[in-house]
Amino acid sequence: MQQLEDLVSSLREEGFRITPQRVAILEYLLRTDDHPSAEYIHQVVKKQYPMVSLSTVYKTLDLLKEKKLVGQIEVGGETRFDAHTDAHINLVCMNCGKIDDLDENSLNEIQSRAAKKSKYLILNANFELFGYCNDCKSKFN
Amino acid sequence: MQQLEDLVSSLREEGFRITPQRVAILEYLLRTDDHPSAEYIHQVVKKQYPMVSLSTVYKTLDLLKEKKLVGQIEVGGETRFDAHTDAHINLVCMNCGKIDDLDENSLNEIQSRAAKKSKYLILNANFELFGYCNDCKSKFN
DNA sequence: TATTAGTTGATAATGATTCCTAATTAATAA
DNA sequence: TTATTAATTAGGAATCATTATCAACTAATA
Repeated sequence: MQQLEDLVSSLREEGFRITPQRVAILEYLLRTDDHPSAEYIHQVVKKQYPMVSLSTVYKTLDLLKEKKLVGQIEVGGETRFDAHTDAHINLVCMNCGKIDDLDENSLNEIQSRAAKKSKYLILNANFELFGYCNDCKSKFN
Repeated sequence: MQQLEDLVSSLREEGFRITPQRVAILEYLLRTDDHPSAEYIHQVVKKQYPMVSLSTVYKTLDLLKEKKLVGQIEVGGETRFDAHTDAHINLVCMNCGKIDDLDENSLNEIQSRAAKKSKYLILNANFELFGYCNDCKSKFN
């Protein structure tokens, strides 16, 4: 897990301005295990900095995506974000919408095998399993 | 790969009506290797049956998803469909938007391992690798 | 051939995301 | 510390994929 201070100074060195809005958004993403949507990030950050707008959240997320500081997956018509950038499986609960991460070493191996077989230049990966989480699955038996 | 006739009669047996619109959409999905969007399916099917509406395409896709006759992945804010329902990797070209399938036996194994570790009840899976396809990657060297 | 419930087509509504622009402000140097 | 300025922000409008609505139509059945 990256440290806030390191990320902030590397962004500053690249010429980006360090605004309270950006710090608040990054800070929240680093401390949570959730996979929040832009809308949800906005709700959370507004509690601390009520002036933050939703469009700033979107623009900050674009920046962080470009810098590979957050990953994204598209689920149910919305994009969900995650500061856990190692190769992992996203477990998506189709009932409550929760997303859990699960580390899985073999993904890197599959990825390089797929790159070789397909001749694609691979830049990014998403592995999603959809189902019901441990809390919800009892409701569907 | 399933046969059109089999799918049609299984739908009829379940009480669904067999309309020319549904047959045209299913027929196209079965014969293509593309991963078309709803909009694109509409364009294609309209050539043969000009009366088919986009909302019928969406409704038919909902039906086929529910019956597990097509899979879907969300990419770049739109949903793309695929009648190849075995476990496989989707290779998404970030330049031209093409999606290729790549069979990979080990996905089933990963999936059951993940189910055990996470205690999720797994119903569906998507494995996506993003990058540049063989045709496009030369443009980014 | 008549009945009827499932399906369709057209359009309106929704919701996530992007676009636009004047006002604000972080970074820099005097 | 203050002035300068280009990057950033807030807020609202615009966009685009998808869903909802409902009157008209039709596949299945008897």
